Order: sequence, then structure tokens, then C-alpha cells
Amino acid sequence: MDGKIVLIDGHSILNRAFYGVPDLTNSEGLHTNAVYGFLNIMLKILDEEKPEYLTVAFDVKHPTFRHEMYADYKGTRKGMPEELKEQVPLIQEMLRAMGVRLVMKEGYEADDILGTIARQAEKEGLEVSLVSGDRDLLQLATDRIMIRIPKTKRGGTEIENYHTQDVIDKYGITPPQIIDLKGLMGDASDNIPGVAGVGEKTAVKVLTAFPTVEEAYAHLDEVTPKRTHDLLEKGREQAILSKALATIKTDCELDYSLEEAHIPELFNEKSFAMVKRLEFKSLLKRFDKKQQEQATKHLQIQNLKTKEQWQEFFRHLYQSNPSIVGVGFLADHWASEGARKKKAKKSGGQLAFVFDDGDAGIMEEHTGDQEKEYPFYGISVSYSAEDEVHTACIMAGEALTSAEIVAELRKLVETIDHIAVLGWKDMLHHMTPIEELSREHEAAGQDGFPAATVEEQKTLFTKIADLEIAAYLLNPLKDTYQVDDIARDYLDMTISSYAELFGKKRIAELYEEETQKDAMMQYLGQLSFVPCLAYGAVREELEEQDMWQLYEEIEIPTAYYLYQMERLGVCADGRVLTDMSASLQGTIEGLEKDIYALAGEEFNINSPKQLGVILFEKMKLPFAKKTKTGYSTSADILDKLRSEDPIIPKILEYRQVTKLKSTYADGLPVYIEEDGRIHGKFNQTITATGRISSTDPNLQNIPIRMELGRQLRKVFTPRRNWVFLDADYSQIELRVLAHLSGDPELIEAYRENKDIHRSTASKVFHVSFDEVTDLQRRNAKAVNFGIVYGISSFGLGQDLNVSRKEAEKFIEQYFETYPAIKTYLDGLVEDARNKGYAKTMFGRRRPVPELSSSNFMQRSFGERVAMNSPIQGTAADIIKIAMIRVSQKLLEEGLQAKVVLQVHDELLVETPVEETEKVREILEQEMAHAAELAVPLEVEVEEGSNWYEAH
DNA sequence: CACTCTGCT
DNA sequence: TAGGTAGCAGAGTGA
Repeated sequence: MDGKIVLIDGHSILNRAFYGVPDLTNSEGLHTNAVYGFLNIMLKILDEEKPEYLTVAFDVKHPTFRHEMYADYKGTRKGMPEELKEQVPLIQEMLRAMGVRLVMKEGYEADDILGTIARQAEKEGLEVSLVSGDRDLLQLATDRIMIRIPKTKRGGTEIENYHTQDVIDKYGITPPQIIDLKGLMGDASDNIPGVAGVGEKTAVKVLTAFPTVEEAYAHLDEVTPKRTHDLLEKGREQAILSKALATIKTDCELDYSLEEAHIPELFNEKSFAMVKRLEFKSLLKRFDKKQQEQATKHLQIQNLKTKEQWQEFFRHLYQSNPSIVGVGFLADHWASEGARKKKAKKSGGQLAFVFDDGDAGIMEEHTGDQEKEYPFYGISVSYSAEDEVHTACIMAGEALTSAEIVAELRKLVETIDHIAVLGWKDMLHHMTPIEELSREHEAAGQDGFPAATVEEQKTLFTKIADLEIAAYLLNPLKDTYQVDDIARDYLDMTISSYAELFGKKRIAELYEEETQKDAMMQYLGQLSFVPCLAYGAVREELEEQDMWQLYEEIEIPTAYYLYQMERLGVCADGRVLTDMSASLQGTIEGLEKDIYALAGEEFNINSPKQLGVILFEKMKLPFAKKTKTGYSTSADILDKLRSEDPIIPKILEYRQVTKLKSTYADGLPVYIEEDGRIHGKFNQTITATGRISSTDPNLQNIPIRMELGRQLRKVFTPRRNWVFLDADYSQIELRVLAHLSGDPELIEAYRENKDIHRSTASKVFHVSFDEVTDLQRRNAKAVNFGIVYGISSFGLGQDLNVSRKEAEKFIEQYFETYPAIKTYLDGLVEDARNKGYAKTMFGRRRPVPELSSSNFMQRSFGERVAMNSPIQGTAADIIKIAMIRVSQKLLEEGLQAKVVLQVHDELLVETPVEETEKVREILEQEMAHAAELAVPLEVEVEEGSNWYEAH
């Protein structure tokens, strides 16, 4: 027989890969670095050798490695770290998915299996490559059996190769003598004792004189020098035993035939699913297009071309009276009009973007006198009937106008019990034509589509199944909840992602290309098909995890009011920004000049690398602290150097001013639309804790701490003749902590409405309330914050600029003052460790896989997460409830005021002057009673003619 | 594309 | 042992 076989020592290579590849986790929190490294090593070897056969051997159950014992810093033995252990079944599953022949047999170790197969294959005339990290295997090397030992170094994998001669060259002995070598010198990592006192040098010397251990003992008298002779004499039993231990069997009884080891098609449907699950993006390209298309072939999509077909489809749909209908859509970002310079952005389950030329979506023909514009490119609808899923796609503008499509969608929402979508908020935008938007602005009391009263809104909420939000609740750690993710996670189905089908191309481009039509149809079909089918499983899962109420009563309404908020936007004065930009530019140029003069040369101040060299090498300033790539020049480091050199304050000011200019003064105007308002996006499925995040632009990080930056808030105004009311929770997280922990001292302090930091200081430092010094109060405040974040003495020390010891003492004293908090926080960690997740008051979960890490840093992080998430998350839940209630109350009371921004513990409301008092009352009431806690929720409401004044 | 830095709560 | 405050978005540099 001709050809080649590659044999792999599974555990050994997995182990190598684990320590050679930096920690990787997929979004489920599974550790994947060893699997990844293993596949890379294996694929590299297969690419190189192009063998006909492949087999991987594993020990059956082997939590510890025989040869490469994991050791901690003291060198003591430990079991396999958890992160590695969990990857053993993963790699096996992956290899099975690839169709690779695995061999495991009770009672045999992997190297015995490999030895047996290697010899057998050699006998049959094959070239053998035996891949292992274990040098014991060298005993098997021959001219036809090559032992390959991979080394994972940074920059790739290098492999050492050994045929007979290579072993001789390197060790001075023949491969079979490796056994004798181990017999004499032993192997500490392997529990092979060897002969006491004999190391590698001596052993090799002996083996050069006598070919085997047995020979050496047969001629023991001839062994020199005396010392060696004596050692051997004493260690005879050990030597014989050790040699036996070191011998790899080559005669195992295996159910193994070469035929089964033929290399399969590694890149098939199953392994594709697995690679996607583990998120090995670089491996995806190994799977060819065909494979990917095959995976989705069974999805039957009707491509509707005429109005008649469309009507027919819906007739059948309504006739079947399905309880659930999936809806998918392809669209630009709804706010593209007037914002054409922005870059392409992804949003929700689809690609959303804005144009960079004059093209502005699809214009429809006139309806009445008005032009209605919808940024739809096409939609799809799915429903099941008679055990079959029917999916239809239609492109806007082909047979139906967008207006007709939207009308149909509205009817669908009214008629059908459950509408399943990915990204309902975006769908709402696309169903609200721009024309209605502008009318909204003028009328400003009229609620837009689709529900004009709170009752109607509530009915609507019960119908919406937003799979994106649901999937987020089930695992908030993932970074996308796109259609392929949902299909994989809840339907065990592999479908093509947008990126796989279209790469980075935007929908507008695809729309122009005739050749992309099929792929677009397929993708569009998935967008309704997948939510429709996944709804059942996802709902069940949410109910099982007690999150259905959270989903229904908090998240869905939140999505709706976020939609309204985005739709409305907030006024921004572009002229003020332009003026600020010019004035900042002047400041920057002055600072540049000063800095160059002080440094004695010109350089890029924005480059931390160049700056570090200037400060710490050229100017020899002290306290140089290095990061991975150079010196740290962060603000807290520079702050400590403030008095060392006049250049430092200049640099800090430069940083501040350039940030203000680039991010805000120059960054914001791009987002001002034709209506004079910024319609930022509020994302509901980003944060791990349940907070909302803000992008395009980020309206949640507008400066406030520094006066110069704070001026930017004057840019944000209510519309003409209206005012802003800004409502702010006071210390919501600490109050949540008081409630959740039930600590009587803290609760008491809040009930008495005391200055909480002062109160804490007085108790912690045992001084009377009035005698608390500023420093004490500051320290207490920092500890209070630290507690909320999951304190560490190290971090607190940094924060307070005191030693770790002192910080530790503060914490200790704090916990003495509030013992219930200590108990509570410990309980949180314990609970998260047991359950695997942390939970908020309203049932929101956050998985904490880090808690089971063997890495101290990871584990500590997990502990902080376990302490912080319930607190931050509960506060996030509360403000969502507040936002919902405020929005509903405003509508119910017939008021025109609208929420325009949410900044974690703050709501900014645009209000007609005459409504001010009513609105203020509503904000105070609804926010304060969004949740009933053991302590009052205090709300501060302020009024102003811009955001600067109101906050 | 990773890293550093800075803005907010 | 060395090293970390929690949660985000965006700009800029440099490989």
C-alpha cells in the first residue's frame, strides 16, 4: 500500500494548544483557545502533508496528563484547569463533525494506541507522521515513522520532525533506546522514577556503552565510573520498572482498519455549524460557498413578482389563520435623509446605512398630494400552515409600492396574534414614513404610527415577538443577534449570515446588481422564516428562566419608547458647534506651539508612543510606567507629574481640547438632520447589565465634569418656545444596594434623607456626623462607589491614591459598619457561582462564566461582575420602567411633552412651557415610584432652556 | 484591527 | 504570583 497517514495524540496536542494560544472565548462564554490551536496545528500538517489517512487518539478518561502535568507556580501537581477540561469534549465533537476517525479504548493510553497503529501502518507500507507534544513518542521513530512535535510560538506553529537519524543526532541514542533512557533517568512529570542519581548525561553515557538497560545490568561490572556503577546497582528494580513504564505498547487490540481512516471532507455542513458556534472566523473561509448554500437549501422561498401573487399569498395566509407570522425586511437606516455623509453602519439584524451621495432611498409615487418615503427595499413574510412553512419575499418597487407593503404590514399586525421580527424598533421606523415624521414634529402631540393611545400601545406590545431582544435576554453577552445567530442557537440550523453572503457590501449596492437577487431573496426569506420558527423555543426558554415578564412588560415597551425617542430626536444648534470648533482650534494651535517649545521639537502629541518617548526618554520625567506597547501616558499618570514640568498641564489641556473638538464640536454636526435635530440610536441589546447604550452619536457621554466641555450642553435645546425638564435619580445604585441588601443602617440613613457619604464617613471613622472632614467624606464616597462596582482593595487604593493596605482597612471598616452589605455581596458571589449567572430584582440575568476560571484575575473579575450586575442591572430595570411609565402618563394626560434622551439615571424631556408643572409632577411621581424599595427613590427635576441649564 | 486614551453614568 | 475597580462609544495612531 502506498501513501501517508497522520496520527495525532489528541490530549497532548490539545494541551500544547491550550498553553500556546492566548485565552479565547466565544460569546457563550465557552473557552475555545485549545480547540482553535488544535485545529490550526492539525490543518497545517494536513495542508503540508496531504495524507490519505488521518486518525486522532484520545485517552478514554484522563483528567490529568501523563506526560505534561499542569503545574502551578510552586511546581505542585494540579488537575487540568477547568478551561482546558471543558475543551476536551469540544474538540472531540468538532473532530467527529469533521468525520475524523477517533480512537479511544478503555485501558489503553493514547500513545499505546498510536504506537500500535503506527507500526501497523508502517508494516502495510505507509509513511507515518505521528504528531504529539510528548517526547516519549520518539521511541517509535523509524525511517518511515516521523515523530512531529509542534511548538506554538508567537507568530505561528513550528514543528520539530524526527526520523531515526534525527533522534540520534539530537540525543546520541537510537529511538528504541529512548525507552532505556527513561528507564535510567526517569521522568518526573510522568511518575517514572528512574534510577536515583542518574540524569540525562549519565544515562546517555551508559547507553552508548551498552545498547539497553538489560545489557548494562548483564555487564554491570563493566560499568564505569564507580559512582555510576553503584547507582545502577542500587537502582536495579527501579530501572526495570521504569523501563516498563516508559515503553509504549505497539500491540494493542484495536477495532481499527485503515479504511476507516481515509481523510473525509473535513469542511462539511456539520463542522461548519460547529466552527460558527465556536466563532472561529478565520476558519470559515475554508468552507466553500456550496457548502454554505446547501445548508439553507431546504428553506423554500417564493419570490413574488406581481400584485396578484402577493394578494394570493396573503389570502392564503389569512385563511390559514396562523397565530404567528414572521416578518423580515431589508432597509437603509430610516434617518438616512439629510445625513448623507455618515459612514455605513450596522444596526439590528440588518444592514442599515446611509448614503454618501445624493441618493436617498426609494421614492414612491404620489399618494394624494403627498410624497411618502419609506426606506424599504423589500420584505418577507413567513407563516406555518399544514405543517409547512410558507415564506414569501417581495421587493419594493417591483410590483407593489412601499406604501402598499406598509399598509399590508399594518393590517398584519392588527390581525395576527403574534408578529415575530428581528429588531422591532427598526421595523417601526421603516413603517413610519418620513412625511408622517415631519407632521409629528409640527403637531408634536399626535402620536405617530401605529398606536395613538396607551391602550392601543399596550395591545400592540402583547403581539410583538422581537427575537433579537429575546435572545439578548437569554444571553446578553453576545455581540450580535443576527438571523444566523438566532437560527444556530434556537433552531440548530446553519444559515448564511449577511457577511457570508454579501461581505461588506451595502444593500443599496446589492440592489443594483442583478446577480445578487437570488442571494438577497434567500437572506430576506431567512429574516422572517427564522423568527417565525424560533419564537416557540425562545418563548419557552424565557418562561422557563422567569424572564417572560421582564421581556413583555419592560423590554418590549422600552423598545417602543426608544423608537419614539429616536424618531423625535433632539434639537442641536449647529452654529454653536461651528463656533466652538473654531475657538477650540485656536486654543489647540496655541497649545501645540507651547508644547513643541517645551519639548524642544515637534512631534505628534496625539500619539501616545511618540509622547511617551518625549516625556520619559528625552525629558527624563520620573514615574515612567510601561504598558504593553510603550510608556503609559494616561491622564492619571500625567496628573502625578503635573508639577514636574510645565509641559504636563499643557498636554493634559491639549488632550481635553482635542477630544472636545474632534468628538463633539466636529463630530456632532454630521448628525444634525434637516429638521435641525439629532436622531441618535439607542441600542437595547448591547450591554451585559441591561443598560441602554447610545450611538450615532453617543448622546450618553456629552461632557459635564469640566466647565469647558459642559458648555457643549448649550448646544442641545428644546424646540422654540419649549423648555427642557431634566429628571435625575439621586444615587440610584446605592439605594438599590440598600434595598437589596436590607442593611438597616444604610436604609435608615436614606430614610432620614441624610448626606449618604457623610453619614457613611461618620460611621466608618467613628466621628460625629458634623465632624466629618472633607477627606473622610471623600474616602467614604469612593468606598461607596467601590462597593457598587465590586470592590477590590487594589482598585480602591488607586482611586484614592492610598496604599493597598489602607484601602483594605477602609473596606474592612465599611463592612463592619454595614455587615448586611458584606453578607449580601458574599451571597451574590456564592449564588452566581452556584447558578452560573447573576440576577437583577426583575429577573434579568447575566452569565458569569469567569467565576469558574482557574485564573485568579479572571475569577476576581467574575466576582466583581457577580456583585455589580445585580445592582447596576436593577437600576437599569428601574429606569426602563420609569421611562415607560413617564411616556405613557404623558400620553394619557394628553400632554405634548416627550422624552428625548435617556442617560442611565436621567431622563431629558422636551416640554411646552404651559405643561411644565404637570410634567414635573409626572416625572417626580412616576420615577420615584417606578419601583417600591425599602428606601425612597429620590428624583431631582430641573428646568432649563438648554441641557446645560437643566442639568 | 488592536491598542490607547477620554468622555459619560 | 501579578494584577483588577462596573458599564459603555468614539477618535486617533500605527502595524
